[in-house]
Amino acid sequence: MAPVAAPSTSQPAGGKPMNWADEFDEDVSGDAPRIEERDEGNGVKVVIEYRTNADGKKVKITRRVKRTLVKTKVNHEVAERKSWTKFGKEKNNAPGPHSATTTIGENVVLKMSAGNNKTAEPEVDEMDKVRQQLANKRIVCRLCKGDHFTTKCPYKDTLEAIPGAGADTPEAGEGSMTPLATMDPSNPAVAASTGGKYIPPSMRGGAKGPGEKMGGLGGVSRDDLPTLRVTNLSEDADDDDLRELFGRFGRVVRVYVGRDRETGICKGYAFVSFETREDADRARQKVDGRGYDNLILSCQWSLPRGERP
DNA sequence: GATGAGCGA
Repeated sequence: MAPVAAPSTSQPAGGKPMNWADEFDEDVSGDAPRIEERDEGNGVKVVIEYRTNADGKKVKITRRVKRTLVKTKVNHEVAERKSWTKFGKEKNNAPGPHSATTTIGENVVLKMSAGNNKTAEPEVDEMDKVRQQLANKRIVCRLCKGDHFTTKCPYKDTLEAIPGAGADTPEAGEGSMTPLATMDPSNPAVAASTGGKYIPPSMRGGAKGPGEKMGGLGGVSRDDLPTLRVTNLSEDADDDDLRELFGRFGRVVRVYVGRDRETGICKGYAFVSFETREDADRARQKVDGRGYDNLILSCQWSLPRGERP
């Protein structure tokens, strides 16, 4: 390895090579400035600084600082520190902060906002507007005209399957058939039982979601799967831990770790769904009562919503 | 001790 030349940015007449960082130290490394401070009374402090300037000349800088009386809360620990005897390079200086070496910064308040801060303020108004609009909007079920979303309709499964059973909405009429549907009006699967609404081939014939090959749960609801509820998990357990733990009992189709919405940490329980009830049952028997991460796991069948006691 | 998220009109 060839020796690397020292980084040289400037070469002063003096001869000693220096890098950019040295330039900041230059003033300080010479004669340390001597600073005197005295109180002139009537709220004025005089700061006299004797130092050597860039041209090597000795200068005296006198500053008069008007002290403003500001009532602030005093942190007593901070106040006490100000009286401590100084040490090191500050050894002989007067107690308290020194204007030559200490800058009192302004108190910067950190405001949290998503994205550009400039848009933060108006955003709040926008959100309120949207909320207002939503509040004024009445939700009417397209199927039974009830006061809920269509997906929440108690008659969803029965009414949905019967063409024309739902409320007369514009999209149910012929005028709003999608282009794809009009392209194939002769197809009974398209035109007949769907109320004119196009349904992709993969979704026809009772399928509720995209094909199995597409991944995900393939339209199978989580409540249809043999699912175990695992409790007493440690708070740093994650999906992968559970897949690893349960994977040996069979194909794990879904893992859900209950997490705190704000912090994202595991709330101590999880759901693990298997492909087959047999695998799930074996896993349940083996894992229930088993030690994991110094905790003893409990593993029970998860009851689907509504079937719980 | 503990039973899942958020979309949508």
